[in-house]
Amino acid sequence: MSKFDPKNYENKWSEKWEAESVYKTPSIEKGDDKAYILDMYPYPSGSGLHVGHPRGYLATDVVSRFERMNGKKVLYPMGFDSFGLPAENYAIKTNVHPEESTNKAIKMFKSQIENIGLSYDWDRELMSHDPEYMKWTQWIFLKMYKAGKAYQKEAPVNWCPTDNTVLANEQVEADGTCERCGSEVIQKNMKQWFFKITDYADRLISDLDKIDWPESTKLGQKNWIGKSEGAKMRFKVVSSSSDKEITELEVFTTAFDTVYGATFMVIAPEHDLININKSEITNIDDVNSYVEESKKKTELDRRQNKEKSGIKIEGIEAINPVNGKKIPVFVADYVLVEYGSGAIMAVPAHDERDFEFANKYNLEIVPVVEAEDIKDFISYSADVKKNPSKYSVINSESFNGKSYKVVREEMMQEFEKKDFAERTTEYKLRDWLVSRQRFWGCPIPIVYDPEGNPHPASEDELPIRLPMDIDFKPTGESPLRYSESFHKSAEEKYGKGWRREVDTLDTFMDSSWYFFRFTDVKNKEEFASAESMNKWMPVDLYIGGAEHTVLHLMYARFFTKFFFDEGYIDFDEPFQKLRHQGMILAEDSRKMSKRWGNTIDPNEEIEKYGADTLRIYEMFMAPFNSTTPWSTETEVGVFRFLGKIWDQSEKVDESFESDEQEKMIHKLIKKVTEDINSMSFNTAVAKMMEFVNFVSKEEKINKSVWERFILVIAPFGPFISEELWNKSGNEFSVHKQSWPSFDEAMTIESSVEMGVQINGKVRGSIQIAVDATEENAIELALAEANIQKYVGDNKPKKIIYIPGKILNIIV
RNA sequence: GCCGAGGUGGUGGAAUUGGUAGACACGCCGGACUUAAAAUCCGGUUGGGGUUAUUCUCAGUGCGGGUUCAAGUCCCGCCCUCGGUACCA
Repeated sequence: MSKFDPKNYENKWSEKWEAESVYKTPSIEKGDDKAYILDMYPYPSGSGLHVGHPRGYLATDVVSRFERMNGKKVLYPMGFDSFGLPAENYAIKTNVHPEESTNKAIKMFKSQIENIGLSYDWDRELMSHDPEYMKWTQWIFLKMYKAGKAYQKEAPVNWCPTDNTVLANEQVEADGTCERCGSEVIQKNMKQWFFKITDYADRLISDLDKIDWPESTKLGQKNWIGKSEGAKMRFKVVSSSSDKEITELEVFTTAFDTVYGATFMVIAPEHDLININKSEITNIDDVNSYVEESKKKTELDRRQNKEKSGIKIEGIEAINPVNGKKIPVFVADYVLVEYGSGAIMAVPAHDERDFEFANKYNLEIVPVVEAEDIKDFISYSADVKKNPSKYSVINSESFNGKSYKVVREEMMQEFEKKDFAERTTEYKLRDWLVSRQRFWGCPIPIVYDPEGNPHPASEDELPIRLPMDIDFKPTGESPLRYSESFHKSAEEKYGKGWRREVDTLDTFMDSSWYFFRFTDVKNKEEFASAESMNKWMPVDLYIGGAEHTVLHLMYARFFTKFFFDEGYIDFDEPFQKLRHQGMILAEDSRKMSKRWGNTIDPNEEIEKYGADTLRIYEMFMAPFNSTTPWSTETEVGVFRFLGKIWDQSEKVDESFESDEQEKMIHKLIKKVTEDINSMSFNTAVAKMMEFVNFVSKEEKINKSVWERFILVIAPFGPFISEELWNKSGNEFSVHKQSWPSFDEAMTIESSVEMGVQINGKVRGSIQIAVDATEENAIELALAEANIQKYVGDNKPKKIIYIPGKILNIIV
């Protein structure tokens, strides 16, 4: 018997698969049975792969191999999301050009995943920073611009005044300081490019019904879009001294039926009211210094809602339109300018934030909701909205005594008649800010004329490449501003005084269309031909982390709908089925990170146990979507399992027949088929282990049974299965064989061991036919001494019998 | 804060979706083989109690309540951990 050592065959088969192009994407016709299986393409981090990264790739690889065996045409590509912040930060530190460090990282990354035996078709590899790819990223920007979906406006960025640079949120510490120098980060306004994703808000919600995604992910997107039906209401603002009307303050509220309880108003620090009506505000200096203070807080800080702060605007008052009462107006940073109109009517009796604020500043609290069962605080959104009929109206003049179930409509009609309110829908979703004041991203294809007006770059000059003459030291401007060659090319093309846009595109833009490119990666004329997109897409299985629940997945859906509307494709959702992989933690249960020194390199594991052990262990360790710690100790168990398989191959005998073995293999095929379809790889592997434990106790193994077993493990352990397939005297390659079928009848057991309960407690078990009658079951149960002990002479009061599952006797 | 997910033996996890809780592994304990060790193989392994014993019994799936013949699974209220929170990707 030869000793099990994966080193004896893994390289051999890798080379042969490559030489024979076993995993080449087949050509496809519309209507063919196809499977486009895709991983979220990775950012090629400079620190290389750890064993957590390939978990998702292993799942897609298993499914790809399985679908090929099922006769489907499979597209299974891989590429790199190669623009991004880390390479640029590295460049600032070391002055190594990001292109150089990125190409190096990609090389390392590829060599690591190639060792794992993933069946990607590398002929279709793509990279975001490849000029051939950038060309189409820029082309898509121009399409958006021409379709009126791209526009410029002022928006705040994190700004470090000491380093003179824009910071990513990640670079701002929890206390609002710069991660590099520790100085206080402020919010600074800059003119930036946006995409009108909000135009698609309703479709992005309703089309979720069409796709097979985890419910939590769909819900995440719905909540992110945050559609709410409510009303715009206008409050007059008057001068406190003269009572003269100065302006109107518009608010958005979903709880317009609590307006009688509005005892003050709050505007966001960025609200125009302050600037426009400076002369009326008697404490304008104090107000302005509060506004300055609030610029130091990040948006997350402000929403965190820890300690409420604000300042009363003296000199003006608002008038509640329903009762004419004068109410004070505050500036407070718990109101966000981004949502609604940046101003609220505060109803402290029924909104927790307003309640807290009112208590802090001693403001009037007027309840307008009377409850059946009295609580201290009745939250409008939590209680009244859920059960409007349980609550009735108080302190609201003519509406008093009515139920909240009916009052909403009545109030609205009256308010509309009086012309200070109208129904409207608001979304939390905001337009997508795509400008980045960075170097290592795709240049925005916009040029400015000498007067500073933006124009789309001419399509014939795409791609606009990143220049090499770059200083990465922060200057307070986007790095591209000081590249001479970059602007010179613009002057040559458009005339003297023309300048290029110096901001680059958000890397989410690159990742919003790469899945189209994979269908036709070498196309020089189009981002991908309609024909290849419509044949291969939508993606049949998309795998990536749950951290992409909103941003990436929402942007990708937005682009798809845009292309659909522009007539490029005949589908409008990119990913038909989506699943998330869980994170693999280090053995100390922390995140694997260079910083903690707890990463595990897949190459080292492959060196010790071979690629199949690593693959099968990652599939076996836990449910695919759950976060779980790595354990090299447990991994050894899989190595033993493979060794056991290896040893069994010696016992294969063509002439040996066994009904039991036949039954076992049918059951195994059924279980593994179902488990791959439901992404339950861990239980599939457990079943294979059970099968091997079973045959290891057999004297001999039927050859056909054994060969079907090899086919079953082929998607999981491509190396050992190829070797055993070959040893068994079969032709190359096991990965071109058909998936074995099973006969349902062979998988059904005629009799089962069934629990018997007395009064709901298990007191014994009986071996019984699955379809046995109740009388039969009772008779068998009573034959058990322990059951007899409990039943005795008592007459059963009630009997619950579910054939094959449970017998419960109530005495 | 808000949104989402999750808590089951010493460990990773299983449980046909309301029907015998702990499959499959790891670890540990005992045994075989060996001069010895490694590897391998065999047996045991939720906790407490009783029994020479196949066995019996009580408790048990984060905590507190509830529904049901029956709850890890469903309902209500908590606690804790993790992910996202729009410039990490």
